Amino acid sequence: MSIEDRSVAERARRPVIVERRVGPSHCADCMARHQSFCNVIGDDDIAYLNDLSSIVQFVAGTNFIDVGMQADSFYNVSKGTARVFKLLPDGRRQIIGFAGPGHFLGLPAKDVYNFSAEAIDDMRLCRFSRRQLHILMDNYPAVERRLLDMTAHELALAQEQMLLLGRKTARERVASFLVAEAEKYHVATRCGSHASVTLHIPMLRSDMADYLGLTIETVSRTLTRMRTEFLITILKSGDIQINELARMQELSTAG
Amino acid sequence: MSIEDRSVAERARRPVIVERRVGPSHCADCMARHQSFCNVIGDDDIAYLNDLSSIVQFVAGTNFIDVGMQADSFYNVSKGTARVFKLLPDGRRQIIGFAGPGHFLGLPAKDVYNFSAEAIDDMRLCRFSRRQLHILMDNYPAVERRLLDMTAHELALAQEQMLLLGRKTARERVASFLVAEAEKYHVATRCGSHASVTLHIPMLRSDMADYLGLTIETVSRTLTRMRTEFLITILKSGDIQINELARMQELSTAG
DNA sequence: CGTTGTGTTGATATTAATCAACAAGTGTGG
DNA sequence: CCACACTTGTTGATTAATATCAACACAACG
Repeated sequence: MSIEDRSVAERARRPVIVERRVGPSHCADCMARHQSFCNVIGDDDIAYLNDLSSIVQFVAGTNFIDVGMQADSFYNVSKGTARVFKLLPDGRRQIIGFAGPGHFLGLPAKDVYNFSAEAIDDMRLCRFSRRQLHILMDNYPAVERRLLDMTAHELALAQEQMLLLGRKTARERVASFLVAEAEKYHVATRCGSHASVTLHIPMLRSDMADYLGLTIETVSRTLTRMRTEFLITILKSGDIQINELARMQELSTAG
Repeated sequence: MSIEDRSVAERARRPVIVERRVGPSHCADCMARHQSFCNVIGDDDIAYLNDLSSIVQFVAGTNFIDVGMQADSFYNVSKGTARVFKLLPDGRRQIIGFAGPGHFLGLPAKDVYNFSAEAIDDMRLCRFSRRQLHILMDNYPAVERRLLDMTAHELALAQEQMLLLGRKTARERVASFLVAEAEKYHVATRCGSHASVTLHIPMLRSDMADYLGLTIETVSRTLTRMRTEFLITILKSGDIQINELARMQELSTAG
């Protein structure tokens, strides 16, 4: 199957469920997350926030942002993970990031999106229209400051990924990915880095490959080799255990 | 000469000239640029801006930002170009961007820089301390909005570069670079894209290589091939003429 | 002059991509 | 329950793109 066929096939199955909730509690899960921007707003203003936003849900596989679409939705992920990507005319794909709970999505540089986004698993998102977001920023300077911080952080991640894509070997790329996932989901483990860490990787090999600038086969071979070297243990349904995080961190900058 | 030796050698010659000017006119060149954030401030407040910032100059080769340095300077470039880069422990370098006139530099994601910056040619910059920048943002919401826009734009550029580094061929990378340079310095030419465009490329082959995730030799060979195909003309002292911009744009996504 | 920095070109090596086959898991319908 | 298609992941053989190693050309400069 060619690259073109693959993206066409993936685009075929696209049921979309959109749900609007009212009531003052819909930002509860949003609020609980440090990365989100909702929690810079005082408790008293949550009702106001509810008026400005709506909850949307997408089933796994839904392609809810596309290059060239009018960029009038700003999302804050509350459940699930999206692959965010760009395509070349012949179908080559580069995944520029995975947006999980707490991440924002769709801060437009211009008036149309210049990336696409697709739900990897079932997702729930908090949606603001462009107008609503601007109202929110105008009324709550803290929101704007938080958005600036989040965007600057995204930029730093993108720059780290440029180092990976431009200069790291396949082994270093895979190690970097595993370490980054470990840091994302197990912040607490950053201290005791000798312990083993179990990760849930919701993405497919093809996602990892397109994120790391490799092929599926190279990712698979690299993971296999790491398994035979007892660096990782590959568990059921996308779970991977890093046996020694400190060693993996070394590998991420010196293959 | 090994990779390690090269970066050590480059780090050797580092004279630094710092100059502080007073008087109400020092942001004149800054103000004139659309990309800068100074021009969102009313004319009457320029004196105030002068109090908050100072002008610094660095001679070519100066390494004025380093990974791990306390991030208390925010710069706005007014003259010259810097290479902004990250290093791996063994000396491999990835240039994450070139900061020319109008670009900002050093918006910190954290409290220390996670990149380095070096003057390619002689530079003049407008410097704010972290504290000064925050005062400015607090007093002028338009400045904060502008910074958010600029950061989002930087992020979009970084994402485009991730596509380049992860998925494009050497030929596509070089073509993309030339097109991007053409768009940067000759915005007007975007319409009549059949015309030829002459670019001044202040960076060395090693800069281009480290920016595009290639080796010096591959960049050189690719340019040579483009020259023999009459796609470009290589002129004196880093000037390159793109003979047909539209054709080069095609090459940038389909080698 | 020699030295140094930069760029080009050629020969060879190496990494990762490509092409190909197959295994395991899942869901479907008879 | 089984045959079947389909998706995902693994592994092997071969190829192709780019890196590496090496030599040299040329300009700037003391």
